[in-house]
Amino acid sequence: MPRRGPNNGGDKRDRILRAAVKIFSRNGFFNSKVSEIARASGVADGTIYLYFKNKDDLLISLFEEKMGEVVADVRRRLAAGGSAIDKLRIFIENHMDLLERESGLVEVIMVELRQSTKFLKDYTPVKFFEYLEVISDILEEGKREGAIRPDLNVSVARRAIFGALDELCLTYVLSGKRKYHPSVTAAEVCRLLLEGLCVPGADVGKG
Amino acid sequence: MPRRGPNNGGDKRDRILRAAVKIFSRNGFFNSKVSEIARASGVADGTIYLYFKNKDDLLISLFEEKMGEVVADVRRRLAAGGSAIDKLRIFIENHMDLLERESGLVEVIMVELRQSTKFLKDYTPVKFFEYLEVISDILEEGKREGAIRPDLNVSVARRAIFGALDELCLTYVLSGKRKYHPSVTAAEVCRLLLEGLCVPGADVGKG
Amino acid sequence: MPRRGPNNGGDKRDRILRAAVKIFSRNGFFNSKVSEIARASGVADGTIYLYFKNKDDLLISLFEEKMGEVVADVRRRLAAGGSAIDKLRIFIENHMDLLERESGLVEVIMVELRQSTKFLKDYTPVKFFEYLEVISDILEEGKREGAIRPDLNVSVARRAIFGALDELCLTYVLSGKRKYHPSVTAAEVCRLLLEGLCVPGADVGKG
Amino acid sequence: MPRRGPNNGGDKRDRILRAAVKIFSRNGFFNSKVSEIARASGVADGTIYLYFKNKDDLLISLFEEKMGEVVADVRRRLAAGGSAIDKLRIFIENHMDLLERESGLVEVIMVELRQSTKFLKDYTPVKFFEYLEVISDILEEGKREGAIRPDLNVSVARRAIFGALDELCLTYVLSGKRKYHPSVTAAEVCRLLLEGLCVPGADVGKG
DNA sequence: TATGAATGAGACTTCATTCAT
DNA sequence: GATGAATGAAGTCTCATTCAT
Repeated sequence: MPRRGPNNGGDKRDRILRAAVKIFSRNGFFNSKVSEIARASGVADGTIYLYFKNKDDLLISLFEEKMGEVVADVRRRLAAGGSAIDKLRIFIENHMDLLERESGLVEVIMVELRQSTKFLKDYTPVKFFEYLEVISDILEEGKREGAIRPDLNVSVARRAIFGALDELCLTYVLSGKRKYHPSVTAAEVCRLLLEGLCVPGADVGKG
Repeated sequence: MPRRGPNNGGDKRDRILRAAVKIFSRNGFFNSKVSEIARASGVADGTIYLYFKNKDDLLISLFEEKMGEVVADVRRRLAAGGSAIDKLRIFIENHMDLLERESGLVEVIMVELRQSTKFLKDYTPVKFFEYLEVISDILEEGKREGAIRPDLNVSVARRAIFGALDELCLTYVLSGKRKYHPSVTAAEVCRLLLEGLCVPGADVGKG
Repeated sequence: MPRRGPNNGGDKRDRILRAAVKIFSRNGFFNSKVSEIARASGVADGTIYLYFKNKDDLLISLFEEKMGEVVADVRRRLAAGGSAIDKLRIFIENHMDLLERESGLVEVIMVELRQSTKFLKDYTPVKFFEYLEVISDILEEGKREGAIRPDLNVSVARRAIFGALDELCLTYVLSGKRKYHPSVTAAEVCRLLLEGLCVPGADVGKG
Repeated sequence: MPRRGPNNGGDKRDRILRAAVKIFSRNGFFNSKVSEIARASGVADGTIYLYFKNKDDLLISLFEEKMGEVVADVRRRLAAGGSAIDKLRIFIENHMDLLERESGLVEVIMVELRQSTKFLKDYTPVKFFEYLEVISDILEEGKREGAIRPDLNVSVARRAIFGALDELCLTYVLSGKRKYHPSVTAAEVCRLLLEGLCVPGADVGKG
């Protein structure tokens, strides 16, 4: 039976990752000190370097491993079946809901992933691409089912969908979690994405 | 009377701001050194502190002043008139086009504004809110014209629209400006936002 | 009864010492990590501290024990007999030859012994003094035989002889073992030491 | 008129170099802390990095610049003229004498130059080679004058001479400057090098 | 004996900011 | 106003050593 004590809540590497999520989300990557993460993990500074090459590697590992869990989780939820439209709803609700369940993680990914993707040499956000892939898969399925416009550019659409969700999460976080509750927002954004801004049958010009 | 010489075509303060855009967009805020910006502006390190309180203030001033120009510019373009739908198209095209005209500036805003909004004490991104306001104004106008759904939540929609555009710009930049050319993307995202993902008349569930 | 297995042909302590010679000669004492030596010895880091007090002690033990073998070895060779001049030749040839046979060891002694003798508290290089003693013994014997100048200051001469040999070894090592092959050098330096720089009978002044 | 105060004894860069000589000679390169040198120079830690790329560069600059002065100085002394034998005497006396005049510098060069030559990438001890060149020049001149054996291998001899002097200096330093005073040693080693160990006319074997 | 994960003190170095000129 | 040399606080990372197993 695993012991339960302050320093035995789990594997040391994982304790460090979880502390990093907390500290990075609170202060941002550049304003976070490795020693802070060490303190929050209950390990010595040097211990962090037994598990991670350096501070950058800690952030990247965090992205890939935690994002990997997110991807696996949403895929599991989607596997239950239903129409593509249902799945898109589930995906969106799951994304917005993540902010309640894994608040710190989402904040780190939202705020730091851009920096890292742009400025860290040799880092490809593999698991993030997989997350986008989940959206593509749904959209393609929707096309096959005849629910989604066959001429939709999936590459552009999946980015637009992710961007919309991401910005809404960010708004929620930056408002101090006071405005636009995720569940409300999810319904609203679903309708926007599925039906668009216009009243049905409106003339949108150019065609 | 302002002198006119080789290095005086612009005000020294503005030279610093323009250099900061260049350096911040290339390296990111935290990896940029004040002395680098000084060198790129052709002024001494200390001179920067005559015009800006500190490095943070330089970034914030950059946001507010440059973003102010962007807002004024897009408002001017929209003033020409047309339907709300036309205006939304113009807004979107203008946003995507910015990436060609003001590449560095857009990159800084995309990548650094989040950090700053989240972590800089006492900074409210006033001009950024005005930019969102431009979207709201268009949407409200569309409602009045009867082109946009009257039950649309404008607060959510404007964020979603901005998020979608922002993510598409980011994709373009991170791809090394090779994928999804802004003008192509603009048309695609316009249609997505106006008409939605679904085929017209499709049953999107929930009533 | 000592076990005989692949990794037990030598005593563990000796494996560590031999690995230390290799690592120290390659990287220098300060740039060598204890864990590197552990890996090269095939033991755990902590095991080194069962046999040596600390990193310094490892270096000192290495000096004394390995140097002890060198001294015993050269004494054995000299015991065969011959004139003092013959013995000096043997000594010099043996010294230069060591560089081929025990390259790493000689490099460590040349490069690290000075540091250690100067900066390590409480370290007297006993075996190194014995090596110098071997030279003294030869020189004294030469005096008794009448081959070496009776007024020679043996203390100075033995240091000068060692210094000359040492510098020539160093040159060989630092040249990447391309210049001044030890055997060639040995002959040359023998003649220099025995006969001096001058042509026989030359007036060297002051006398 | 230059002010004379604790912090105005000269150019800042030179103050740092002189402090480095003192600290390196006392503790050795690896045991010396940059902050110690800063304190001894009367500058802030960071100031050192305005003048030197890093700690290694400080040591290398020290070698080359100070050694350059030593070479220039001995060349000036030798320019007065005299026979090659006289010049060799002057060179040797000057070398041994350096230990009194520039004790710290000589100690650093003796103890640290080897390490650096062996382990620092991309460092060629240019000025040290020039010092050896001074010896070669004297020996070649001696050959032309007919005072020095024409078959002497100058490359080997100059190293042997340097090595002998170096070791004698080292002995003096390590003895706590109690044994073998430089001036005594100089005379003794001169005679050894010029006339050799043997009694004149002795049979040294091999021909 | 042997292990090797963990420790934590301490080094080097950077860089935003100041201030005498 | 303008300069840029100087500052020094602070952060990342290393590595000799320990000790529970």
